[in-house]
Amino acid sequence: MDPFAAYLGKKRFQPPNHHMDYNFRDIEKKWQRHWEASGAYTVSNDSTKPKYYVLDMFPYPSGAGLHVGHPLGYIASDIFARYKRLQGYNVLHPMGYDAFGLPAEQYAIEHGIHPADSTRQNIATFEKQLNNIGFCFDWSRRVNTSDPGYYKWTQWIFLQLFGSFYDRPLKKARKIEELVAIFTHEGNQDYPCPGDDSIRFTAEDWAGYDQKQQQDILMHYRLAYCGYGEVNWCEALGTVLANDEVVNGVSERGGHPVEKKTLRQWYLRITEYADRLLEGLDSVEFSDAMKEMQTNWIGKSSGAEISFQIESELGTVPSFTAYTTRPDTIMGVDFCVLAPELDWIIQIASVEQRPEVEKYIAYVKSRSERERMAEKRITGCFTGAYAINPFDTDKKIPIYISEYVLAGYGTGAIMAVPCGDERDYKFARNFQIPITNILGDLFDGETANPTKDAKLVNSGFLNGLPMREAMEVVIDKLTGAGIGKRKINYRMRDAAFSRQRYWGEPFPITWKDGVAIPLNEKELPLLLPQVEKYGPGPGGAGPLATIEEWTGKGLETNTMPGYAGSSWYFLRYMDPHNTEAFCDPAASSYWNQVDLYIGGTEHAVGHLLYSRLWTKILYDLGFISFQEPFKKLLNQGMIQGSSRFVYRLHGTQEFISHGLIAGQQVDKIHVDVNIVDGVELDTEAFKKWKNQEFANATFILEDGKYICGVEVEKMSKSKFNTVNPDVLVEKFGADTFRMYEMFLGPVEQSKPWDTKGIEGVHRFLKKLWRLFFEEEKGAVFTEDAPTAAELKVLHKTIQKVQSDTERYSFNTVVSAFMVCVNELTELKCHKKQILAPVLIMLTPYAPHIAAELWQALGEDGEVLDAQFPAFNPALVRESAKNYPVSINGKMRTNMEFPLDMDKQSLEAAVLGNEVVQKWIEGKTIKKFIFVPGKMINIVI
RNA sequence: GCCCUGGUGGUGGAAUUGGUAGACACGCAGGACUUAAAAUCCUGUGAUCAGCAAUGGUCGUGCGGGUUCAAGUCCCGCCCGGGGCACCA
Repeated sequence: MDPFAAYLGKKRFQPPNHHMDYNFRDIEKKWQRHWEASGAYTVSNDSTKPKYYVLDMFPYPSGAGLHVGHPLGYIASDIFARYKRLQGYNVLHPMGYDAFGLPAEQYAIEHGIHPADSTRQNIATFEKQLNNIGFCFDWSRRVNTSDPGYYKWTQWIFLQLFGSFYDRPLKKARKIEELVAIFTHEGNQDYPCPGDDSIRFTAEDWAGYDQKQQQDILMHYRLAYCGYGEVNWCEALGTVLANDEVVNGVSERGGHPVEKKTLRQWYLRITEYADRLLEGLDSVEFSDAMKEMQTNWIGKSSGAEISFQIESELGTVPSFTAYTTRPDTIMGVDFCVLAPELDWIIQIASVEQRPEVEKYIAYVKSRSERERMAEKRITGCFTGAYAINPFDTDKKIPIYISEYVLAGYGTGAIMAVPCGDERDYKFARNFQIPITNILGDLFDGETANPTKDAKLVNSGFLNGLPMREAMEVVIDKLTGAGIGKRKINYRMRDAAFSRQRYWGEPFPITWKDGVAIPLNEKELPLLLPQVEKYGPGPGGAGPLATIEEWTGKGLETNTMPGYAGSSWYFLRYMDPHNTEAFCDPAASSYWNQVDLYIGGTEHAVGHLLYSRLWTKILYDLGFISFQEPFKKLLNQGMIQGSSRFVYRLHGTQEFISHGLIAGQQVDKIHVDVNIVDGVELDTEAFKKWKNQEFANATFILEDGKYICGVEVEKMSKSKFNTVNPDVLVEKFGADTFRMYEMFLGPVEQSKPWDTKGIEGVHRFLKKLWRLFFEEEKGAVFTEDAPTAAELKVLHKTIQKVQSDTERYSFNTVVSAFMVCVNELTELKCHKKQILAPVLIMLTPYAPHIAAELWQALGEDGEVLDAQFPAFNPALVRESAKNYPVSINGKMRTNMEFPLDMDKQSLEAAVLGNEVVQKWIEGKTIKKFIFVPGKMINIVI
């Protein structure tokens, strides 16, 4: 019921006073309209104030709309943006949409709706929902990655990547034309080819190459280049699948078989930037965990490449190269393992082993990389061929293939040392391969020991050497003999940058005689063409391959992946309407780095690494003046869903309460959390739910209630555990909703959503309201001068709100406000001099109620632009401390002492205390510990 | 499997640098106001033992060890949940 109507019904003979009740619906609408009309959130690039840039990871506008998990980070960033504004900063706080992506395309395939249309609709829904919550986004800077005005510049940046190479000596990107000049003068002797280091040529060679040969070589240097890579191919669907669309080797949709297929792909040469991406981590404020994840992803290791001769029946493959981080263990190599997908494996297989090898290769082809790495079982297959240890040519080493060796890492071949590596050890045991002990006493024969501190034995020329020294000896010897070399390796691979899909940026590339030719800048944007069908093209090509007009022009039929547009969007917000450049250098040098970036850890290695890469390249090419995009990163936790279940007695329409299901055969069914109060099912609502699918349900209750089962799962529409923020905003208001999301816990922590506690926050705002207006009396605020006690409450709050906001501890700020209002209520404080600063502090958290009460107090200007109150330590200073007194570390009593009391008299007073006496009676005091301002501990 | 992360009352959480574990809320119980309800307000609320009570004892931060005068916090080992693992975004 409308509170105002209720009020009228009760007090019909008094004139209505809108201020007596906290009428949040009217207040919030009023201020949202006002702020929109006044352009309160429009941000200028031209300001004398210091700048501050607060950014959220922009959302993919899914058809399911916003759920309560989305706004968690947005509320945090909104609070921080508003807080910085109160501190006198010019704050950029934009929002936009990462609008290309697979779901819209899948929806198009299933419903025939063009992705642009469904995306537009989804964005409208998202934006309406976002606006309900009262964010201070500058919507005039909104970006949409699928808008041609935006992707024109994504394509433009791609052309810069295509037209650049990484100069290793200078450690920066340069124009490819400059590389051509180098080749013309001196060949590539100082610029070994990153794509294939066997390519060597002189200036004369280069001059002798034809156009195609030169272009093929340049392709091996470009930062965006074309190559070949394996994808998950599903023949039945005729399409390439993402890893998470493949479950147990079959497609998630339809359960069709999936296998590896090699396709032409675009890549970004991120491996060239591996070292700079690592070094850059020192200059940014990411959590240690985040830095660790990125470091591990890049996976830099140093070791050696070692060439092994092969002895096989056919003898057609003379040797292979293995990468190892432990060249010192070379004499302990008991077998080698190759990646099964290497195409020459079958040539080294013996006649006897060949059928088994073929069977094993087929098995691996059906496995996703994820499955291969997660596999606990040891599988593999002997090839029938042997490798020769380069330092002991009498030692024949069996060559195996196994799925745990991936072709994409290192050379796709490992030398296995079972006494020093656990996985090798288990493999050796499984295939009964004899184990050579090169560790002496440090190997017990039972478990591998990965030590680097052993003195080598059974190691020929290395015997007696400590392992750390042996590494250098082996590398030197390998290099001298020309059968190996020192090698820095990265686990990170070049980033696949093409998708065989429709709903992405088209590549501004045409193909002529196998040569990729970039479009002229003036031809951008290359618009995504209309298609009839969104299904795949022939032979694994994307939908664009089905358009004759497109293929007729020789245009590239792949499109860019989701992370293309999101790798640079933070730059576009700075200058969103520029048609001449992706961002004016004046704008990017004013706004500079994102000062605070908020988003989930699920983007730890993907998006965050790619955008760091793009920023570095744009910096190298002179387009921007900084090389790390995000100065400070705050990871928000995931809001999980708390699912509810009902239990149907199998084969009936009878539902049995959770406490009674033991021993019953039941069907466990997800039920909409919105028709469950806590765990109690609203049985009438249940009968109407899902178009009355359960209209005939009957219930077996416990204590007169139907109790549901509970499980924490990902929040998802299909699990009926989503909670729509609109419903909560309607019921409690945006201010309550904002504060409740923060009150839920630390913003970094994941937690299941529970609506139950929201009323506590709502009560707090009502209680705050009553400091200003009371039901009977109306306005109760006064001009009186505050007392010392009231000032102390205020300044304690200022200190807490400021320090906790600055360390992003928003949940404790909310409770600080609660404590403040509780104490002011206790003190019956209605004084403007206390209340006004409280409103300013509250503005970032609950902007609408703060604005309304600020106006009611008759304060000047907008509370949005007020000045954050200054903390005065003198007003909170204490002269005494109530000390905990412990005996042997156990708290026994409290005693109050002046803070400046000297230790002697304090010790005497403590020892004279009755409770202390009781505990130390008859025992000698070994130690008296006194930490001034903290605690007292007596050791007996 | 590998990498990261979390685990504290019935519930969400607080304890910022090793120093009074459980702030602030929810829920629950009892009470006030009301014809009644809603709203609001007040009191209590980790477990357990003793006591009519005031109060006092013991236990207690996933589990097992350790360091320390003192451990939720530091160290070692383990268990369980969450995220990521390269075409979901």
